[in-house]
Amino acid sequence: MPELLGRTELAEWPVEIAAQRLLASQLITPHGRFRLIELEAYGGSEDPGSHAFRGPTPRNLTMFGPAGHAYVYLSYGCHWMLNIAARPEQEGAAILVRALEPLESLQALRANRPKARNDFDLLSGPGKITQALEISREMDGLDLFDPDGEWRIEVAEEPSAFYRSRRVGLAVGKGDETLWRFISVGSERWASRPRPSSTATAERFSRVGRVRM
DNA sequence: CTCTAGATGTTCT
DNA sequence: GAACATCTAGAGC
Repeated sequence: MPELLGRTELAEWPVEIAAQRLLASQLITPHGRFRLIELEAYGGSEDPGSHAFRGPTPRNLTMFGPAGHAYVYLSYGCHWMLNIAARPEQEGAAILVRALEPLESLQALRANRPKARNDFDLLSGPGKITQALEISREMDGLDLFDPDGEWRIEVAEEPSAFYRSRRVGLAVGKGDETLWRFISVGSERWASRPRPSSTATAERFSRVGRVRM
């Protein structure tokens, strides 16, 4: 019996396992369909890299809300980040969406990212995704597991094989050694840097088979 | 290709 | 004041 991840599993499984299982799922948007191919897990009382580490604030409140809702926050005062709240309410965890692989034409997205040099530069980073798809704080709290939602996630029926690495952008000693960044095998071209396909950084990545609970 | 500076809201010291 | 889940342009190799 295949274990399909749903809102209940998102709330009950460890956030890093839920992130692994979400890989290759589809994000449905008004701009088209995309595959979630790079995700990072954050949360739990022992993760100093997580916004939830020091408890709720006005910014991170949706991390402590129901699993499956969007947590959207402003990073470095410049870029919106799209996350999926995980774990039970009050516990504080989320999965950061770092890269998407398109399942249809990217033509319409180019106007939102005029500086992009090619298609691989449109969705290969958390800030790029929110620019391309016009995501901002207005989306914070939106239920991404509502089957009738204009924005929603359709979970992959089968788990994806994946690479794992350290999370990007964390300071030394603030969770930088935790291997909670996951990238779908076969979608390396669409991932953010550093990519597992780069020979210079290949040793930072370990390849892992499919994981299921 | 790699490296660096600068943009700047939220949170913490 | 300083740090921070980032991106871009520009410099240099």
